[in-house]
Amino acid sequence: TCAILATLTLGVGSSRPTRAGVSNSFWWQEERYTDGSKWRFLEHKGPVFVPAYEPLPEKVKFYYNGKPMKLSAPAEEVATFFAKMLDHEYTTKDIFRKNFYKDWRKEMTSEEKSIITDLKKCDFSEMNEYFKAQSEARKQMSKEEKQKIKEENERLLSEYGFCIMDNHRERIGNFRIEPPGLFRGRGDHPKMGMLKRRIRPEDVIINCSKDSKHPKPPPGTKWKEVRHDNKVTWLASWTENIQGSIKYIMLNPSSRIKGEKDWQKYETARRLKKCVDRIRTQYREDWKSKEMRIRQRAVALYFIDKLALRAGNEKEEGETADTVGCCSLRVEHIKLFPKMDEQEYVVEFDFLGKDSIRYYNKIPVEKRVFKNLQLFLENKQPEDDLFDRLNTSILNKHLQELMDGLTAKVFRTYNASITLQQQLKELTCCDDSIPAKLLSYNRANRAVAILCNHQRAPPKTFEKSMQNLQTKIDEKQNQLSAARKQLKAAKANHKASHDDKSKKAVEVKRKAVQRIEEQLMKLQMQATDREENKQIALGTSKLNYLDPRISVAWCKKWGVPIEKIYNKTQREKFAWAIDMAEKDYEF
DNA sequence: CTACAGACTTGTGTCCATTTCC
DNA sequence: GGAAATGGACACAAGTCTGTAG
Repeated sequence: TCAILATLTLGVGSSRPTRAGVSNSFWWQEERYTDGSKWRFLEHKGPVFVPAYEPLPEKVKFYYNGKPMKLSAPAEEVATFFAKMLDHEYTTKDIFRKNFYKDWRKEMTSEEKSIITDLKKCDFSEMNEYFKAQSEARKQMSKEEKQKIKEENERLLSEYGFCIMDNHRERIGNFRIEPPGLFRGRGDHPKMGMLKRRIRPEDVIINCSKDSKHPKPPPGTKWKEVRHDNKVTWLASWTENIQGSIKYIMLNPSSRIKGEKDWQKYETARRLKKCVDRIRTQYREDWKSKEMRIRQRAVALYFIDKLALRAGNEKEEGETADTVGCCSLRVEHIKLFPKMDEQEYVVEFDFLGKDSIRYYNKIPVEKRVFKNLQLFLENKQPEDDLFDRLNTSILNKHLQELMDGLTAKVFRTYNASITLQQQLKELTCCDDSIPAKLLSYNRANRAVAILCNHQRAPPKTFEKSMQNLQTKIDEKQNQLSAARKQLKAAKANHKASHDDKSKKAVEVKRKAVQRIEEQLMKLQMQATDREENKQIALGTSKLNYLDPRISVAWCKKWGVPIEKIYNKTQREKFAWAIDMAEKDYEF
């Protein structure tokens, strides 16, 4: 930070009440804006654009109906997008093909349109092979060539990858404009295959402060607009053509603007901790309400609290994949079982959530919840809303009344963080080794990931890598017994001779045994951890739901180096927490 | 209330560099 | 030395939530 601040050439405008000019000030030691403004000074170079399309070499041909056909540059470019994806399952899907074909035709000349009338008769395979060869060639490049590319990337990063916001030089998150290509939605997306068009400077709005050096558009082009809105955090934006939504260029998570917000998020969750009992009592009471909308609200909130479900905004039908959250659950997504196995009042959830990830869970609920659900289901079709008198806006308005700043997602943050803290308390044994403590940490993290339904497909190489690890463990075990034998022999030898040399030998062997024991244990911990982690992804919860101060405090308390928990990027993002949290921090 | 724009967070998949393995 | 495994960085899609207009 010192170096960074020293090089600042801020104009006026650094009247943000900070320790401006103090070289080692961290943003979390500074005062915050109270008027809703996000910055006073903002200077950057604008985004990096995708290079213009380079037509294919003459020899690489596209064939229609078996005959080579030279395409116009615009049509060829879009064709290459498809050709690059030939190995992907996407290109076999009807919707993908239909959407692609429709958008491709828009790029064709009228002559091309008249010739190309059937996608099935299009042969992109030569193009596909060309791109494969290209990427192969890239892998085969010499060290020098690779180094050159690396340096060019670093140059681009240093020029465009940073901005100055108030008194800090900050890393920009995504300073590159998204390249054109074919849209790949997740799940069953109705728009998959559509052409994502090329973004030009004329599409881009720049946001910076008036008194900054404005970014220059590439030669011969203009920005759509240059504005100076310090109530928002983005540096540039454009409207994307698939959903018509706005894309932004914003700062890296290590930045003040993101860090402050993140910190604030956890403070809100901590305030929920103080009143969550009251809120729980209230919604249980509301299960008995005379009003349907209140009962629905109370049951939905119970699910959000107990199961960490997302809020579930309404979505425009046909625009996106059919996924739901709590408030948008439909009748077809739950099943009620008055009795199941040993349990009473079991609800089975089965639906596609965010990113079309399946949520499947069977949970026993209170009788009153169960009876309410039966009531909500009465006279409804499978595709009807379960909570027909509720949406996220109603729910959040209610939550706002219960606590300032409370929204549905705060429950996810709160429950995730409190679970981590409880699990850490429960699982950590003070005289465990560091690897054992790390296993406990990962187990606590895992409990959260399971709660939040952060699944992953088991890695393709999972079984094999488990086997490899087991082999290592077996080898280590053999080593250990060998070392133990040697120790025994050394002891016997020492007993016989009683000299210094043999005594030393015993010590050496003892150390060796100890070392191997440690290594073995470490491997065993690793194996357990990996096995338990087969279908669980820890990253998302670690990055977005767990108050980092809990982890930092845990590390300090047990003498675990922070690097064992957070990698470099994560340490940058959580620098505020690493600096602030002491070993007695309580979420 | 509904619809929509806008801003920001959360989430997965993929690419790529580094490490590990043989 | 090269191939395979691994983990981090990045891309960008898909959510949440707020505000505003009608």
